[in-house]
Amino acid sequence: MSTIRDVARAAGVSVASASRALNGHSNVTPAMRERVQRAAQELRYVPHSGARSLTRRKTDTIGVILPDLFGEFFSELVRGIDLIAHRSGLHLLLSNMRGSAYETASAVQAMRGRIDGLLFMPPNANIEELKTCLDGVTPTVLLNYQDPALNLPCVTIDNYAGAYAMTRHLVEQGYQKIVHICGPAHNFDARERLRGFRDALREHAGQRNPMILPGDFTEEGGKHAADMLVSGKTGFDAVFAANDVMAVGCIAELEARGLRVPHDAAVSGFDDIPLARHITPQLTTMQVHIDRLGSTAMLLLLRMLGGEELDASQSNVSVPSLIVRGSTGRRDAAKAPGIIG
Amino acid sequence: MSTIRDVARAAGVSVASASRALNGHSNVTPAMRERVQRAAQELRYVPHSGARSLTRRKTDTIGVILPDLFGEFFSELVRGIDLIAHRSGLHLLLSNMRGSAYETASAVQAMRGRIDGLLFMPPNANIEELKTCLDGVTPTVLLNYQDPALNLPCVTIDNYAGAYAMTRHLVEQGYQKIVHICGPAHNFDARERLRGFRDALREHAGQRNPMILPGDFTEEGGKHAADMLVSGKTGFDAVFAANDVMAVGCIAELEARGLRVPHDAAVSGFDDIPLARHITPQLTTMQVHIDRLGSTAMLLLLRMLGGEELDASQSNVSVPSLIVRGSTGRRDAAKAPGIIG
DNA sequence: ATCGTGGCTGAAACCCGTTACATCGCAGGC
DNA sequence: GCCTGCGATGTAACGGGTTTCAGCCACGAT
Repeated sequence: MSTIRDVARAAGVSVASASRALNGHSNVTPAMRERVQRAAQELRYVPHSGARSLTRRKTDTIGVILPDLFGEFFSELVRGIDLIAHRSGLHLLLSNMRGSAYETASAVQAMRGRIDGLLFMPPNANIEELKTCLDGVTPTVLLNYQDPALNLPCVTIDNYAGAYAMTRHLVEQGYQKIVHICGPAHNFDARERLRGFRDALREHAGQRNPMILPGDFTEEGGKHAADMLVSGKTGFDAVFAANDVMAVGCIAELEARGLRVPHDAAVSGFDDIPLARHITPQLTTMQVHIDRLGSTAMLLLLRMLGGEELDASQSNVSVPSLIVRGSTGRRDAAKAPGIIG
Repeated sequence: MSTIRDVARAAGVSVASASRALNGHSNVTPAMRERVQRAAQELRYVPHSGARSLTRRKTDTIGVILPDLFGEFFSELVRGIDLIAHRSGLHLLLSNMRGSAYETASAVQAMRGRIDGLLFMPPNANIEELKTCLDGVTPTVLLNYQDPALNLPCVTIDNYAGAYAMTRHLVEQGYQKIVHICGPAHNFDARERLRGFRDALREHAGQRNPMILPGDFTEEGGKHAADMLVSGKTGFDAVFAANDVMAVGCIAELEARGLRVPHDAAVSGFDDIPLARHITPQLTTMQVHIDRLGSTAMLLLLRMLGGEELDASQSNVSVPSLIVRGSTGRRDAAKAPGIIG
C-alpha cells in the first residue's frame, strides 16, 4: 500500500505539495498538480482515512447505537439515517448493545476517535450510567427516548397521542370492552402507549380499570394474550395491542380458536409494519414513519456538526396517524353477537 | 478530551508505561498499573481508537458494502453478520452504493484505513471496475456473487437448485401450465432462478418453451404480472414468482380479479420472508437463511483476518429448502376447474 | 567485589496524513 | 538597482497512540 510519501517521492516533490495537490488547494501550479496526480494514479494511491482523520479531527463517520439490529424497525431506521448521511458523504458505524447497560457504555466509549457524531437509541435499562459517558463528548441525538437530565435533542414518536387516538377510535366504533396487550414493563414506548390507552378510556368511555394483559412485543406474546382472553372469563369485544407484531399473533390465535375478527372482536395494533396490510383482515393500526424518525435525527445531528448548539428544546416529536382497516370494522349492531365472555 | 499523555503526566510516569499499564502488558509492576489506572479513571480517559488503529494497523472494524440498505434481506443479513462480528469485538461500517458502479468504487476506496476486512455484495452492474479496486488490498468475502476472475471466497445461495426444486414440486403436484415471473434481467439471483426453472421444466415436464413474465422483485411487479396473466389468452394453472414479494403481489391481484389460490391457480415464491407465513393462503416458498448467509461470510472473513489465505475454492453455497404451504395445495382433480385461459 | 542477568522504565521513533511556518524566487514599484 | 510583496514550495511539527531499544537498578552467582 503506497503512502503519500511514496507519491511525493515518485513525483519528485515534497509531501506537503503532494497533499496540497491532491486535496485541491489553490496554491499549487497546474504543472505540479498534474505531476502529483499522475504519480498517485500510477501508484494506485488511496489516502489512509484513519491517518487523515487524526489530523483533520474529523472522521466523516456517524455512530449509530441501537438496542438490537433486528427486524423492520431497524432496517427502516437505518434507511432513513443513511438517506441523509449518504447525501453528506458520511459513513455509518453500527453498534448494538444487546440490552446490556455495560455493553452500552463500552459501545459508546469504543466510538471515541471513530465518529463525528452519534445517533443513540438507549436501552430501556437504567440511564444513569449513560450520563457519564455521554457528557458532551460528541454531538449526540437521542432516538426514541427523552430524558430531561440529558439535555440532548431527541427524536421521538408520540406514543401517548397515538395510543390515545387508537383507543378513542375503538370507543367511537362502539366497542365497549376494550383490552390492551402491553409491551415489556420497562419499555419506554410500551409505558407511553399504556398511558395513552388508560387516559383515553377514562376520558371517552369513563372506564377507570380497564383490562390490561402483559405482553412482550412478540408474536408469541400476542398469541399468549389471545389465549388468556379466550380461556378467561372476562368479556371483551376489542383488543388494542401495543404493537403490530402482537396484534398479528393475537388475530392468528383468535381465529385458531374459532373467533372471527372483527365480527367477534376487533383487533388493532401500532407501528403499521408492512405485514399489517397483508394479513386478513387487514390491520387497523397507528402509522409511524420510522424512516423519517431516522432522517429527522440525522438532520438534527448534521446541524450540530455544523456548529449549532442544540439541546432538548430542539427535540422533534412525530405524531403517528390512524390507519383504519378491516380489523376494527364498524361494529354492526344487527350482526354483532354481543360481547364475548 | 484527555490523552494518554495527560494520564501519564497525572500519574507521574512516561507515556510508554501508561500505555503498557492500560493495555495489560505483563512487564509492569502492580503499583505502576494501579497508579496509571487511577489517573485514567480520574481523567475519564478513553483511548482514541483512530490513533490507536494507526499504529496497530488494525481497526477492529469490518466494512459492509451492500447495494442498498432496505428491507428484510438487509436487516437479516446484518443481523447474521453482527452476531459473529460482535462476538469478536468487531464493529460494522456500513455503506451502500445505490447500484452505481462509480459509487461502488468510491465506497470501496473510502474504506481504506477504516477497516480490517470487507464483506462485499456487488451490484449487478459490470464487475470490471471492481477488480482494480479490490485487488488484494484488504481481506474480502463476497456475498451472493461469484466470479472466477475475482479469486475471492464467496457465500452464495444456490438459486439454481432452489428454483429447480420449486419447479419440480409444482410439476409433481400436477400443475401443467406453470408460469415464471422473473426478476430484473441483470440480476444475478434472478437469472439463476430462471435457469433453474427452465431446466426443471424441461427435465420433468418436457417443456421447452415455458411462459416467462418480466418482473422486478417488487409487489407492484407481481401485481402487474398477474394482471397480464389474467387478461392474457395464455392458460396457466401455477405461478412461480422469483421472489416472495412478487408472489404476494401476484396473489393479491389474482384474488382481486376473482381467482382463488390455490384452487384456480397455485402461486409460489422464493426467500421465505416472514410475511409468507402470514398471508392467506400461506405461501409455498424456498427458505433461505439470510442471517446464516451473513454469519457464514463473517466467519470466513474472520479466518482470513486470522491469517489464513482463502480463495474462491473456500466458497460456501447454501441450498435453500422447500417449504410447502397452502398456496400450492395439491391440485385436486375432482375439484379443479381445469386450466384457466 | 565483580560481573551478568533479568525485569522495569523512559526517550524517541513510528504510523500517515495535514498544516504552520520558513524559504525561495520572481515580478513590480520606487 | 534595490526593496517589497506575493505566490509556490519545502521542512518539520503535530495529532494520539504503540513499540523498539537503551538505560537503569537490584539481585544472585562466582
